Amino acid sequence: MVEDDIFRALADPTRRAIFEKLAGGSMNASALRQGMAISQPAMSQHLAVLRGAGLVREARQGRFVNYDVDPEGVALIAQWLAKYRTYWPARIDALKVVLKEMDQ
Amino acid sequence: MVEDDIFRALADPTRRAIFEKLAGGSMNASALRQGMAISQPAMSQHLAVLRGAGLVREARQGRFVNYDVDPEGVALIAQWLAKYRTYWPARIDALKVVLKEMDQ
DNA sequence: GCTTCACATAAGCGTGTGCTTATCTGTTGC
DNA sequence: GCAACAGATAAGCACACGCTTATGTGAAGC
Repeated sequence: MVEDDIFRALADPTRRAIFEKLAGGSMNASALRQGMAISQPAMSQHLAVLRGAGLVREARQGRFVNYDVDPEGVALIAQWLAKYRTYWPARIDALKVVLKEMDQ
Repeated sequence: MVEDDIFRALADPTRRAIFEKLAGGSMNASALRQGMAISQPAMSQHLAVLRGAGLVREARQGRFVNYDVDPEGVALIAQWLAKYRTYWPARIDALKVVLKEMDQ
């Protein structure tokens, strides 16, 4: 199951932090490690999980490997969440703003 | 971390199935078990996890306990996802439909 | 060609997770 | 009160997960 890989990947806080960092711009594994108190193999393993879930893409550039957010993965979460849109409470203001920004 | 509980809860396929079933209408634990090949304690434990994550609410009704989707939890996922909306690819048709439905 | 560097993979280990069976709690209806 | 029922909790177990250290792979640069 695709959603299985996605949610399992996001269940780990370190992986969500990596994903969030990548959302700010593509980066290689070493750059991602900056200020993250994580070993090189651990980072490599986390990136492999994120990649397996389709949340992240890789692109070899010489001896560096550049990673960036895979829009397909994000879209899959959006599609899953869309099934439950009837339950989004209108009273949450922040969400209203988000909805407006989504409309374009 | 709130998102930690949410994504950890959704990482399990059985729990996602329960959540999806509840999205179709509130139900008690026994009704949820119908056609799910899951023991009574397992269901109880799964519901406890979903409740702990804020994805599901419970309401005692006599000796039954009625469960339903908690809109707050769904909203939290929406808010988390909103951070990555710049990565949603426009070329995915299904998503376009979803976006239109969101706009109201 | 050999060292250096970026990253991946392997193996091992402690901990968390999801299941089971057994038992407890609380409510209904006689 | 007590039997029947809905559900929660406890204890135990197999397995997955995330980390570590050690080693492998491939490109860069002299």
